Amino acid sequence: MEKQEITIYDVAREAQVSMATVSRVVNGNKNVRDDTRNKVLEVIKRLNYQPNAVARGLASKKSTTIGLIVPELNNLYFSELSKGIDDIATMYKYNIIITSVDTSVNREEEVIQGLLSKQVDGVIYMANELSEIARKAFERNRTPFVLAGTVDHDKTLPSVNIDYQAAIKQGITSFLADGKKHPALVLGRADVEINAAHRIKAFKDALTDAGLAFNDSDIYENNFGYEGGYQVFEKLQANGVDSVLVTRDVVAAGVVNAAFDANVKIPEDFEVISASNTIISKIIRPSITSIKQPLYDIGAVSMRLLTKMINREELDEAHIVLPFTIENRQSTK
Amino acid sequence: MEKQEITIYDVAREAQVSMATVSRVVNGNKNVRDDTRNKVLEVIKRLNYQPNAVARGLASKKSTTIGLIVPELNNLYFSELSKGIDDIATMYKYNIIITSVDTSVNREEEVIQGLLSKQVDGVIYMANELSEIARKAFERNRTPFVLAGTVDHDKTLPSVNIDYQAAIKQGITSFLADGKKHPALVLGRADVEINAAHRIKAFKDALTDAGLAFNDSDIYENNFGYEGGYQVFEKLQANGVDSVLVTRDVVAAGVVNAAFDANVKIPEDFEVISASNTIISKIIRPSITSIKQPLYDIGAVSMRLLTKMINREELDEAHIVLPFTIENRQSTK
DNA sequence: ATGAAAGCGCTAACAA
DNA sequence: TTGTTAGCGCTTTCAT
Repeated sequence: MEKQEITIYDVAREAQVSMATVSRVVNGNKNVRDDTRNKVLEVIKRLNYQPNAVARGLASKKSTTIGLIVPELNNLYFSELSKGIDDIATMYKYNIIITSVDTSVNREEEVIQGLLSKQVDGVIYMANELSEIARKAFERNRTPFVLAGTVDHDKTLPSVNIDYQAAIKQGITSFLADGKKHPALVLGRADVEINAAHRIKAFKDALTDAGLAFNDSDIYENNFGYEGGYQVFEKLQANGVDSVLVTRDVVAAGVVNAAFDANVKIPEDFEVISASNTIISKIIRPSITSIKQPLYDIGAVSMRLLTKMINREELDEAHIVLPFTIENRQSTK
Repeated sequence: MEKQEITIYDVAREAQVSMATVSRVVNGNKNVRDDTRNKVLEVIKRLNYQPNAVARGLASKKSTTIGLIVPELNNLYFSELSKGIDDIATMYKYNIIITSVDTSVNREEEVIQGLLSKQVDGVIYMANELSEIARKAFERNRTPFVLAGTVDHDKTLPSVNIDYQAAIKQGITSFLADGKKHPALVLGRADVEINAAHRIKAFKDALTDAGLAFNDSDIYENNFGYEGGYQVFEKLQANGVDSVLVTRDVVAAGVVNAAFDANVKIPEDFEVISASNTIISKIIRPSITSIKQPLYDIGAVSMRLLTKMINREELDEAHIVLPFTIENRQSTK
């Protein structure tokens, strides 16, 4: 499959210089006389020469490519993050190899090795939580890694985040301030560590601070997207819950629609806060108050951090915490 | 930056065979004695050898990587398509370099050249319409290309689509069947060719078939997402429009919410159909009847088509048209 | 079935 | 400032 036709050698011959000189011109090396440079540039243009990035990568041991690991491709949360990454990557001339690991956790090891075999200059990992498999794979390697919007319990790897615990606590506290008596938390799976160690803890703390008792039954699990959210509302209502913080937007949308269909007044009788602030929370009626994470910024800052690591620059801080706000909408007072 | 440590040479030495033999083993070449193979395999495992994909790419002129060009990263329409592509790509062991061209059209040429310089084995291009810049870049090259969910007016490049004209026509016809008298069309920009040549034509055809007159003023332009949709509703109402087909989901959501806020009854007094069928059309109340494109399938079939082209297999058909349906929801009768 | 050796297209010492 | 010359790690004839 002859893709590349014109090589650096052709240019060198045509311009009557050595390959090295052509290489210098292409790479913007200063040590080239102006007229030599112009001559080479002219030939490059005339021959429509495009350097072969693979050959360059082999020789220089730099691929100007980074790997991006996401749990799902079709999720607005991660695509907003990706956009921040992409913009900065473009600015620094990096390409992005994107890989999803949604099908099964077992593929994580394979995906990371695949990325490394492609000699990526760095990797950004996005998920809710860093898996053990990923942590080990990362620790075995010198390739720079950063976690974007991902909780790392050991805080050993560089990361960019918001303070998720504070955000959840603030949400629950606002329910209480609105006079609600019985808040609940709807999560993906309660047994994964990020939930157990962070979200549930924050929920508990908020209750404790308000002098309320924490009850295990106020944690609801849900893995089923919009439909799941719709269904969980019935349980919520049966248990006398009057306010709920939902981690995923689409699930929150299900809850809101179910409340609407059940003629439950939002926010008077029932309040909802979601943790994602994608366009869904804005569009639905009543619109959903959300924890507004600076997703784009998390992505952008992560990528910038990665470029610094790739260039072996000094890092001021390897664990960056960005500020969040709560965007008030119709689902709370 | 020493990333790769163990090379094929190390394995060869350790296993007391030649590099060629190791290469054969790694590539599943049959011409290796079983015990030799086992010996090599053992060393590979012991040394934890990972072939360098860049070196392999240079030598074999295959990168097992494909390029993906999308207009925006944070758009559910394209991310659903991407998912289909990703699943098949994974199946065939291809990595995906994803590049967005949303910032400016001028970057298209550069993006395509960048992908080619990385020696991608093929490219999938997704957008509403193939730009002239892209067409020319593609035609200059032997690298296989396929268009996914993208209209190509000349039909020279391989593509996977639905019949967009038929879909729009069917939507408009259903308005008429519901007794609506004054349908309209809300597009991105009316002057881009895909709209002028395809969508507007389909709209016109549907009216003509029903014996109605076509009026230029029934085509509305909109580039502003949800807010834009919200605003356009006022104009729609002022002009006596009683049914509208909107190409983008979020825009349709704006229209529906504006109608709701204006106390206009949907679908009794006003009908809406969107052309995307993302989760937004399902979640909003009233939920929006949508043209249901098999997005995942379009992506998957595109990728499969690309693998065939890369392997120089015979193609039954290079212009694949997949079936669509109309998903009826609350915004139509 | 195995090995030797010539590249793939480029970068980066090192010389000049 | 420019050229010469080794590689980078692998695949792939061509011998044997």
